[in-house]
Amino acid sequence: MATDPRPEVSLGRRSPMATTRIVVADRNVITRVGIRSILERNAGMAVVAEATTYDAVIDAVDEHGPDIMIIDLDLGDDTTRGLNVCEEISDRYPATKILVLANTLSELIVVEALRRGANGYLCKNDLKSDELINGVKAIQDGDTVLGRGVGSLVAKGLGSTRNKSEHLTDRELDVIRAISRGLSNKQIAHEMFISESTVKFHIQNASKKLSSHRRAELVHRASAAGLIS
Amino acid sequence: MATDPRPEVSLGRRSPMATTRIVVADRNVITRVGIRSILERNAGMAVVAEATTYDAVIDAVDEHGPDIMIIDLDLGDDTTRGLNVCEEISDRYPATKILVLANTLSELIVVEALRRGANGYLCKNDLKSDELINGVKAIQDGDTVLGRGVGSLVAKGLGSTRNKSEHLTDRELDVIRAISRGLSNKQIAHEMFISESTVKFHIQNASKKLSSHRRAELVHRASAAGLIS
DNA sequence: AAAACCCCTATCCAAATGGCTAGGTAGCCA
DNA sequence: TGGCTACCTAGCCATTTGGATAGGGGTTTT
Repeated sequence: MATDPRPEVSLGRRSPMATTRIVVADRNVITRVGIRSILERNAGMAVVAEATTYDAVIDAVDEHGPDIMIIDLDLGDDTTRGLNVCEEISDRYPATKILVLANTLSELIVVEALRRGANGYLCKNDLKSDELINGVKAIQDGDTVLGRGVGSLVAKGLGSTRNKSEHLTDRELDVIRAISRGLSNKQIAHEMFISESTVKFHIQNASKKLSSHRRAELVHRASAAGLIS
Repeated sequence: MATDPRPEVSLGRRSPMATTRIVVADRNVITRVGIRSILERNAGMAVVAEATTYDAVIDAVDEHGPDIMIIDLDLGDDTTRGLNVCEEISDRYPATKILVLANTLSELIVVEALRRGANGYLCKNDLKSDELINGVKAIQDGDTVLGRGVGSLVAKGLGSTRNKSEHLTDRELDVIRAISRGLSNKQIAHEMFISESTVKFHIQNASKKLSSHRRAELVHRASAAGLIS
């Protein structure tokens, strides 16, 4: 499931060197094939495994101990899960560099990913082939790579005072997801076994973090940030 | 800009036959390369051009008059524009078959795309290489192809009485976009130079079409459907 | 010319929301 | 132990909302 049916790249466990061993995780075949093609145009880079689920990612890294792991954080419904995977991999395999290849650009996700051990963050949109290749090389050298636009976004956030903790708590996310389903505060309260006051409290806090003043905007921002399905 | 810098597939204008000439439109290199790789594993299929913007799509089709055009409807901020492009191409080049390759699955978009001349609709997620290849072949044979999940989604819609017109009007979309920005009805009314009543009217209508009862849900659905950025 | 849309406006009322202040508990870490 | 955070609850009040109903005017299609 994790690997492509075709005869895989010819490689033993630990190749002599000079070859960068890469694991690619994306739920989308087209993307996986695309990344593979672009990277393997370049001698010295080999995609040794592909994964389509969070579990498969862990397995693939366990099995191949790659130099680089390229991952899309959107392997399941829950982006948070993807962040946890980053953390787990970077904890257990410090030598494996992690490059996040995202669909959407969100300061929230970027800083969270970096905080959890990602070494780079590129946005698929408008990404050029060269940028991908160079990014991989730079990361292998130990650099941290932020794609065009990503860097400035993060810098902006770091400079401002509100930097700390734009992180939404689990409960806040739960509430937002419920809101996105069209539930009223009363319904949410009932569903989550908490009082309506608490629901409003979570909404207020989440709103401050995402600087929105209306639940509709809150949903939209969370959605654009990839925090909800 | 529309084509890849590498030496393009060796082909004159109208190849003898047996070779399917394909134009691929997607804003994402990785995806374009992936599609190309998958298709060209298959003898008899050649990607003759790539496009990354709606304008480039038109140009590419004008120039190459391909047999098949594979397009992601999300080339710009506005999905509606993508639908218009489908319509334009199918009007001007009836011989060119259109395969929509979408990121998201939405009945709204599917039926709209088909109505405007698309011959197939596949969802990138969980798409298998074979499915893409077979889809292209089937479309070339004149079939209409709906990917796994897509077909049943549409069938469900066709069967029900509420089938007709889940199409959102321009004004409805404008209002939804404003809502997603966190504006109140009063603010929207002011911004659009209409009365608050009218704003509410549009919201009500859009809500019925997307069967939501709360503006937050409305935004979420429209967002998930790719109707708003 | 009728039908079918789209767009605009209005009024009414119950319900939901946003924004605020002001508490409480529990866990974690320095 | 004090400080920090996540989490839970409460009440108040102005404003916004959802939902329904009832129009008029314009354009395009049949």
